[in-house]
Amino acid sequence: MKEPDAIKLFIGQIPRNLDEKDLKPIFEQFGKIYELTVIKDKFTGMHKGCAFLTYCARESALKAQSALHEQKTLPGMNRPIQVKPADSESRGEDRKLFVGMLGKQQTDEDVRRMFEPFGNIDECTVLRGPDGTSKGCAFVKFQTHTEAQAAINALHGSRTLPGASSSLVVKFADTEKERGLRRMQQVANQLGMFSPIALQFGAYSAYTQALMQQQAALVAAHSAYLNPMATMAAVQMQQMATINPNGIIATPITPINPITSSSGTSTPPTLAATPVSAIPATLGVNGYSAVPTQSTVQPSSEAIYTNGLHPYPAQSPVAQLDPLQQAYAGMQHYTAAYPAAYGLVSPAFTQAPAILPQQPPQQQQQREGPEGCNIFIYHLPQEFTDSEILQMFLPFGNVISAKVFVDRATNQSKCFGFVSFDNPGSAQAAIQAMNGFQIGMKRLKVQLKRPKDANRPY
DNA sequence: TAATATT
Repeated sequence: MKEPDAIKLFIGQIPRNLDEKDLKPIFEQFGKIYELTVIKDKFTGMHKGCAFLTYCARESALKAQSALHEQKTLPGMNRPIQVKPADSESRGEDRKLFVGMLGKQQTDEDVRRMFEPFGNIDECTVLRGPDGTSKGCAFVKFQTHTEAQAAINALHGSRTLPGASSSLVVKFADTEKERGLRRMQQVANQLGMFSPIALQFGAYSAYTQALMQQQAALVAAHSAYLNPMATMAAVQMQQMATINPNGIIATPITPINPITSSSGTSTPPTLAATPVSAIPATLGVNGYSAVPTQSTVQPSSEAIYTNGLHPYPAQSPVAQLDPLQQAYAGMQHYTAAYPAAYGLVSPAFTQAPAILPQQPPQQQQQREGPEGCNIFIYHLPQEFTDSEILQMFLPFGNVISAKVFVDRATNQSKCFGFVSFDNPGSAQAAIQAMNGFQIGMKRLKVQLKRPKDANRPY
């Protein structure tokens, strides 16, 4: 039925409203079709705008490719149709390079000329924004991995192009997994997850997933008041939080209802016990965040919370604001950076901190929440301080106290501590997400704090 | 400085 040397073709730039039966006539003119499949999302069934096509005859595939590839643009598409052998037909992504630190002037042809001494180039594209301006980087695909490696050896760091801020970058392009990680990290940064915790845990830890899911839930729950983009962004985050491209099996996350923990109108948002240190966001050349060392973490009297905003004093005029603003006041620990970044929130919200009296961080004594609101954390890393566990547990609700126990004599952490929330749901959420969570060689033990009289029989 | 998609 199909020749043994038949070629499977990848078809790109297909309008999403065309299905197999619409596509068949376009391709049939080059020969008998053995198989034609529109690529759909595994879970949603959504048309992904591309397809696989196998002709019975190898010759038909070659004819179709030369007649159609980049030759015409289907209705509704901005770019011409793609017809080329599928990745599965050769080797995967080990021959594709990312080229960074190009000048804005360089064209596809300029880049091609730079790379062609090292081998045969299959594709060469400068990345451009919607307005056509170069993003200062490109993808170059060689026919073999060896050629690609030769280009890296010769060109990476070899010169600084006019208009570029640093020397030329030539490296293998991200794999699909790495792309997912990078996207995740960008969202994480937009969300204000600058804490050393998030960085240490990496973008796909159970912690991050728990955090992202809560972010998504929070935004989704309030998006009805805002604009439809918020809902879309929330859905996107939810999807990202669900993906686990590393294949790491994270601690299962029980669905959490952060709304009850953060927007209870009867409970004013409460100041956390300890100011969070200002954490410099250190970025490596590859765009991945680096873990700041302890010495780079400067304590700051102007306490900077993870989201860059200040907490509302418990007795602030926030009570006079409308219910929506109150809800936001309760949410600020999670979402302030997010809506600000996207312009989703009304000026009333974004300006709220400015019109409220600022109070210096209080020397608040350790407070315990009601029964069921206090958790015990054991097997903390030695270097974790109040600030770290505060940041670690902020995502689960309003933290009213976070304390690592230290040895009186040495000032060293005893590797356990307590965190108190203002409601039991937050405490349960924290336990669910963080108990058993691996840090380094150890696993956190996170459980409800025993009532003071628990082991007293009478 | 990172993307139109590859069952």
